[in-house]
This record gives sequence, structure tokens and C-alpha cells, in this order.
Amino acid sequence: MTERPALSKGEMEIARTVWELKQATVREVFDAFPKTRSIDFTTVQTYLRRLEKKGYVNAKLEGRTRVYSPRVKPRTVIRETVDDLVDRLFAGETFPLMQHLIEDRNVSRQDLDALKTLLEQLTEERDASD
Amino acid sequence: MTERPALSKGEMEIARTVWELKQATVREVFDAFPKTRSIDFTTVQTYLRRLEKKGYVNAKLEGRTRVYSPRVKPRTVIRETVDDLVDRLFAGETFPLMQHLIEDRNVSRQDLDALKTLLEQLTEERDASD
DNA sequence: TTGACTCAATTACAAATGTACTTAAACTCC
DNA sequence: GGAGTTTAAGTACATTTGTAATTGAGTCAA
Repeated sequence: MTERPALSKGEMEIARTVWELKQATVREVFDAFPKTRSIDFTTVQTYLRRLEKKGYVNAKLEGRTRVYSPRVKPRTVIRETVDDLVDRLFAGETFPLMQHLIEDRNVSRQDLDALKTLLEQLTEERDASD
Repeated sequence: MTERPALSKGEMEIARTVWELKQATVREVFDAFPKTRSIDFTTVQTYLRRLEKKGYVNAKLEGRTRVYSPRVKPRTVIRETVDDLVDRLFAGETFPLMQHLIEDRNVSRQDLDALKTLLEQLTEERDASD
């Protein structure tokens, strides 16, 4: 169990951006932010440094520029983050969260269908392994 | 838009407990915690005070004891919290979160069925309003 | 080659968070 | 009615978080 300190909200956005870009310099992450989300260049720099210290990203020096890349898989971070949220806000129950997502957020027609397919698949797998 | 400061992780657990109990004193919230989750009585007290200041709970004095009750509906807090998470960790996309929940957490057979029902209902509503 | 720009690195700093101790008043049981 | 128990209220305090300014070293364009 590689216990990393949890991601803070702000760090999450930066981490997600690094995953999206696969690898990126401070500037690239900074540029990836919509200008509506105003944030200072050095703030991004600070977040990346903290992400490195916490073990979420790797940094290699390329020339004199630091290139960051994911060190922990998105899937892992998502699992940890969501686990924690579910524990705290839903006392560990997954269902109420799903219900909220389905009922209170606007799920597109396409997503509805995709979800049904997912559920079907899962059901079949279950049945198969009986 | 009644902007309340967001709940912190710790505050979430306490808030959830207040919702569960409908209304509760510090001691009742404290007692509701499993002894495995060791936390000091006065820590609970502090959290409740902060929840009140942030506007999440009401407190009324009953004798000399303070009784806390929800001021914001769970549904609202859940919406706000999940919206924020989805924005930060999934760039606003709901689907990947659902997918994670369905695929990476152990969904019981019952929950699977319940989810399908939910999805069916939603699909019908959609069709009806065309 | 000098002024503009870019990066890295360091430092800053208030607010929020997690966690609790202290003090004093009220309450309860002998 | 004194001793222990609850509660309230205030205070404490290190760490984390959000957000950035500063300083100094390299880089490029004119």
C-alpha cells in the first residue's frame, strides 16, 4: 500500500492536465488552462512541485526545463479519491452516489445507452462465473 | 446562489452523521462514530461549530446543551460536492465517474438490478417528453 | 550585447484543516 | 456539599492549501 498524501482539489486539476497531455512542462500545463480559469504561472509551478513531492508525477530535466509525467495511473488516483469521498459522504455506500449521478445530473441519451450496455456486460460476467 | 464555503473531508463525516441522526448533540454525534475511528470529543465539537459557521447546520440551545440539525439538504451538499469533484478530476464529464463506479467498485447483484431499473425509468421519461 | 523573456528555485503568507488542550460553569451522585 | 462528569467556549498549533512575489540564471531577437 503505497500511501501517498491525498490530492487537494487544486492539485487534482493540475494532475488531470498532466495525464491529458501525457507529459508536459509548467508552461504547457499553464497554457492548457482556459483563460477563464485565471491562475498564475507560478501557481501551476508550485502545484507541480507539490505533486512531485507527493509522488503523483515524475519530473525529468530536459535541457534546463522540467518535464512532468504521470507516476500514478489515473485509475489509481480516481479509485483512491472516490473511495475516500464515498466513505465520508455516503458512509461507504456506492449506490446513493450512482443514483445521484443518474438522477440529478443531466445524462445524455448516449450515455444512458452506454451505461445500460456496461451494466449488461457486468451482469453477464457475473452469471458466467457462477 | 447561496454560496457556502465547501465542506472539508472531515466536516463531511460530521455533517453526514447529523443528517443520519436528524438532529443531535455533540455527544450523540461523537457516540455515533465507531470506536475504530478514533476522534476526540472536542474535535467533533469543533467540527460542529465550523459547520454552523459555514451555514450547513443549525444549532438551538436546549437547556444548556446545543442541538444541531441540518440546515442544507443532503441532496444539495451532494450535488455541490460531486459537481466540484467531477469538474476537477474529470473535467466535468460525468460518464467516466459512473464507469469507474460500475467497473471498479463491487456492485452487488441487487444494486445492478436497481441501477437498470433507474436507467429504464429515465429512458422512458425521456421518450415521453419528446 | 542588451533588453526582453523564460524557467527554476526560493520564499511568502493568510486561510483552512485536522486535531486537541484548557478553563470554567453546570449537573449528578454519594 | 464536595468530587467527579459533562458541556460550552475559547484557545492552540502544526500542516496543508491556494495563491503568488522575488531573485537569479539562461536564451533569444534585434
